[in-house]
Amino acid sequence: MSWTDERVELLKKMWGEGQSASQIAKELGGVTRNAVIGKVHRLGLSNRNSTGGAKSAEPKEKPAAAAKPVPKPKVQPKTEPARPITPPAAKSADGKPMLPARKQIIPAGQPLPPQPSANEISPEALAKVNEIEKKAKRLSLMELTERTCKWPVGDPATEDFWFCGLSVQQGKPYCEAHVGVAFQPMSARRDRKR
DNA sequence: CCCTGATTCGC
DNA sequence: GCGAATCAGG
Repeated sequence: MSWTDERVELLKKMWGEGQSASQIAKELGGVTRNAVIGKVHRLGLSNRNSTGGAKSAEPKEKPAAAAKPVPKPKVQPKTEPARPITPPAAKSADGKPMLPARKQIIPAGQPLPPQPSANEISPEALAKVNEIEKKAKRLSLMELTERTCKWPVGDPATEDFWFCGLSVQQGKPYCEAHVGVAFQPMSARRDRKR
């Protein structure tokens, strides 16, 4: 494959959108992320700045520490600035699927008060979840990848919040156990006559 | 371990 | 110009 105008244009577009080199490579096909990165550099858009074409040569290293800028506005109250509450949504590789904003099912803790939707999950699956949660990697949002289970555990507003992080099942966003509770067969949830 | 971009250098 | 190999970082 060669860098045709079209391909270069797509490259520019995607890079501009903040897509990663590997994602761009995947989209283009026939090239590796290295090829993409190499091209990006040759095109001179490695550093997304001025559209005017002015190339800012990076000194790369500060010459010396002669002057003391000290541009410190000096403002840092000790109070926490209200948490943004990280959404459970995780980045999707090709920016397509995206999790359907699953509210808070989180059958995480052991002795959880019966939740309206959570109690429809099969006991077996629940037990399984409780089991693996002990083995969870407990990843932070930033540590998640396409291959780590994105099942959230705990309250995002607290420190006690993490993602399962185990290896996901092929194609799914969760590990085997969490897939079990996340994707219930229609037939399986046909009960609760009570 | 997975990933990211940056750089080098033979082609 | 190209991109695999390598590097440096998360």
